[in-house]
Formats: sequence, structure tokens, C-alpha cells
Amino acid sequence: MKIATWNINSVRLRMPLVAHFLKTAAPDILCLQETKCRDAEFPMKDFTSLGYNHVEINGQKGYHGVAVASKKPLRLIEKRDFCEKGDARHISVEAEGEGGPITLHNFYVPAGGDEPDVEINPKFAHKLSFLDEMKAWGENGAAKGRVAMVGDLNIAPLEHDVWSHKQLLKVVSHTPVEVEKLSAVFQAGKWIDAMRHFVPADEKLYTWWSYRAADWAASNRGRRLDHILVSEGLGGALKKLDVLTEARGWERPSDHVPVIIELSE
DNA sequence: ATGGTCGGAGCCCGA
Repeated sequence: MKIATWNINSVRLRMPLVAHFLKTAAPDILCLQETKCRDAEFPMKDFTSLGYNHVEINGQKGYHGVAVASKKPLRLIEKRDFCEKGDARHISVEAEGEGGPITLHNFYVPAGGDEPDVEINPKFAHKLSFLDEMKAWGENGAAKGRVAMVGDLNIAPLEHDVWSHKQLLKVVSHTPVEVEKLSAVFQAGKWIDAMRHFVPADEKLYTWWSYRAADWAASNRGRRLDHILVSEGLGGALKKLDVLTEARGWERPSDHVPVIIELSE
């Protein structure tokens, strides 16, 4: 079973890229973040015409928004309102794996603004609160059984998840306080970092490159903001990882690229 | 060299 996650930065604008991706990579399930449209505006027919007949969405006007599209049936579990702000940042579904049902959580964690200081930046405070709530959610059994958690977590936790550890220590996405809170989330659910299961921690690994670089590939100042975590119950099923870096070079690209995990069950 | 670019909404905000 192939599960993909991709921050699409407007699903309506980039539906041609999504279609190309679904035709060529052919994941069983695609999790999207930053769909940026209300549920009624979601391009449902484009997905069904590509054979992805089962789509669950949690959208809102203009901002955020997550969706899960699948070839096989999904059962909607929940659209959880972390931090109770009414943001569309989570959706969970049950999917049919070869070894039994899999629970799948799709997250879009707040980016957190520019200043890594909760006193002056409420967006950063929101990000940290969101992570605290994810930790409690994991402690309360979210990772029990066969569970995967994917999405744009907006944090690059390891030194080699960013192009320069030293230069990014005070940049939101790689500050020690965020990294510690994300580590606490991972520990609370005993989540396994599926990407780093395949790529050693001392190797650079990115999923996002800023739009602001004149030449994203030449400067290669990336960050690993997108993640796939699996519960202990799925740890033995990890089969293959693919980070589709080339998608950053597509025409009118998202600033994030798809990450695909293959599970043997 | 402390900027640079996107998307959506609606002439700025969030990333």
C-alpha cells in the first residue's frame, strides 16, 4: 500500500499537477494539506475521474484545509479541532490495508509566523499549543494499533533536516523549543519516523524549498517540514520511501514536494 | 547583501 502526503498550496490551482502525480506515482491514498478552499469548492470530480472515488475533506475558505483521496473506500473518523480555533488542520480516516484496517491522520500544523517568541507572536504561541495538544492526544492512545500520521508539521527536527543547522536555530521551524515539543509528540505516541527509517540521520533530507530563492535547486536551501510517522504496530510494514524532489521543478509548483511511503501490509 | 515569492481574498495577510 502506497500512502502519499503533499502540501499542495491550493488544490484548485494545482489540480493539473495533482492529476499528473496521481497518474504517474499512483499512490493508493493521497493526503493533501493547504487545500485552501471550502468543501463545496473542492475539485471532487477531478479526483473521481482519476479513479480516486473516495475523498474525505476538511476545508475552509482561503486558508489551511486537509483532504484524503483514496482508490479504495475510506471511513471518516474525525475532523479534530486542535486548539479549538475552528481551523481545518486535521482529518482522520480508516483505510483498508492488506494486513487489516489502518488509521490515518492527516495534519497541517500551524506555521507559527516569523518571530519565535510567544510574548510578541500569537501565531508562535498557537503552534506550541497545537504541539502540546498533539502530545496529549498521543498519550491518550492515538498511536495504539495500526496507525499512520502524516502531513506538514512545519518543523524540521533534525540537524540534517535543514540546509544549515546553525543558521536556522532562530528561524521558526527549527528552533529548539519547537524541536523539543515535536520530539515530545513523537515520544508520547512512540511514533516511528518513517522517513528517517530509510534515510540515515546524517544525510540531508528536505521536502520544502522556499519560493524566494532565485534558483531553489542550485541553492538547495531546503527543510524537511513534511513527515510520515507510523505506530509501533506498523513499524514492521515499512517497505519503501520516495521523496519526489523533482516536483519542486514542475511548472507553477507547490513549495512542498510529495512524500510517499510504501507499506507491505 | 537581512531581501527575496507565492496564494487567496479583495487592495493585505499568512506562508
